[in-house]
Amino acid sequence: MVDVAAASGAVSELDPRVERSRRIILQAVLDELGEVGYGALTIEAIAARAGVGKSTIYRHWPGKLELVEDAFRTLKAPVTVPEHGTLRDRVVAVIEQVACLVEQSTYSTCMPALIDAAERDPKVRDFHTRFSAERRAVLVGLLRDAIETGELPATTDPELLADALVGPILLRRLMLAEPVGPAIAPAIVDQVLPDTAK
Amino acid sequence: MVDVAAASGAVSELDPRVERSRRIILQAVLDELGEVGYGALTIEAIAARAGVGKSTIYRHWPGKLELVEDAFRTLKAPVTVPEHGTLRDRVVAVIEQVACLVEQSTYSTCMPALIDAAERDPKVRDFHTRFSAERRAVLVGLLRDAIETGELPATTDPELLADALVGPILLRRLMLAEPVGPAIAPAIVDQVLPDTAK
DNA sequence: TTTCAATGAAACGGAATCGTCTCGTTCGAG
DNA sequence: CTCGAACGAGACGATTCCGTTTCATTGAAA
Repeated sequence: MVDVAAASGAVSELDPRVERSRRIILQAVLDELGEVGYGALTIEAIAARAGVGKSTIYRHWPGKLELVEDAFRTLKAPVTVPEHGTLRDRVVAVIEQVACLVEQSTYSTCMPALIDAAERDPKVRDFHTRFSAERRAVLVGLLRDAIETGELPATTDPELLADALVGPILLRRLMLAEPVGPAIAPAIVDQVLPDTAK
Repeated sequence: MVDVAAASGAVSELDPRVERSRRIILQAVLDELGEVGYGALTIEAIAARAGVGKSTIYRHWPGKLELVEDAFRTLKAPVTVPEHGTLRDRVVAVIEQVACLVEQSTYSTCMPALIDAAERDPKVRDFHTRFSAERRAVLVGLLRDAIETGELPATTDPELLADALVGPILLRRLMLAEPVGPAIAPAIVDQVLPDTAK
């Protein structure tokens, strides 16, 4: 694959046919991955799903791993902190976003496959770890600020508190197969955030 | 498979060769599953790993799914509550057990594969859900008792608190690929358990 | 309009796995 | 000791997927 765009840094310089193929194929990878998982993922199934020749896939990627990596890179899972509001309100807002993400996004569909793939391939693990850490950093930053302003006790471990806030959502989604709606957010916050912060 | 033991309710009535085969094969399933995951799991690889003919496997199980189900059933992941000690000490002890389980047991090795498989097969999901719920119930029971004795506020949601205590361990193991030793237990408890209970 | 790179379809040989089957051996039960 | 069930080994035809190759078509760009 001669990737002019990567060399010049401008995706738009690509032949539009290439761009279209890439887009369609990567989406098919995510769909297929959510259905069959990483181990059972095949190039042929992806090609069929994308309505594309196998050769087109092999022209652009060396194999399954790189294909999956690229597909993951297209995943968007933005979490943002509201600018205003009390600490509690802002934390609730973040947890709500996480709950929605884990319940109904493309990301959520692929999450179990991603976790499994990360266990077996270091490249996928690196990506998944970074991907997760980005999301966690948003909440950790919010908590860290609150510690500085004194809204949270100085003894607070922001990483651990963030994990305790998000952990229940993952646990219920992955281990208990329970529905996790955004309504769980205030309940978690009330249960976990120190009373002094409410 | 004509399972005399199941019919009579006594495993020991089986031909010892059958018993031995079953044991060896099911262990090989768990080992293989931890290495390659559910999607890439093959009967041939299991047979090779177990040092057994494929025919022996097909004599006892109809296919991969039932085989994996049986293998999971052999998983042991006991979590117990110490009889004595303060609430905090007992909770810490439980969380320590969970941390060890998630870090270094056969269960931990298979956990990502189990999560992935549960996503694709209802039977596996049922098993996994029940398996997880059993473990959670131990901690929930402990917290529920503490609510009744007044050690925890009456407003406590025992399930949610339990999930907040265990969640960080799962999150770090599955999403961040961080090492999770038992040392994390007291930190979690101090961060999450209400101050009134310490 | 002309040119040519990218494409979809399909065929290829090779490898892996499927689930079934046979056969000679092993070993527990009576 | 004898008998028969369970075993391992492996051959089998079928199937799927691999990664490569060919080829006629499409469509972007000059």
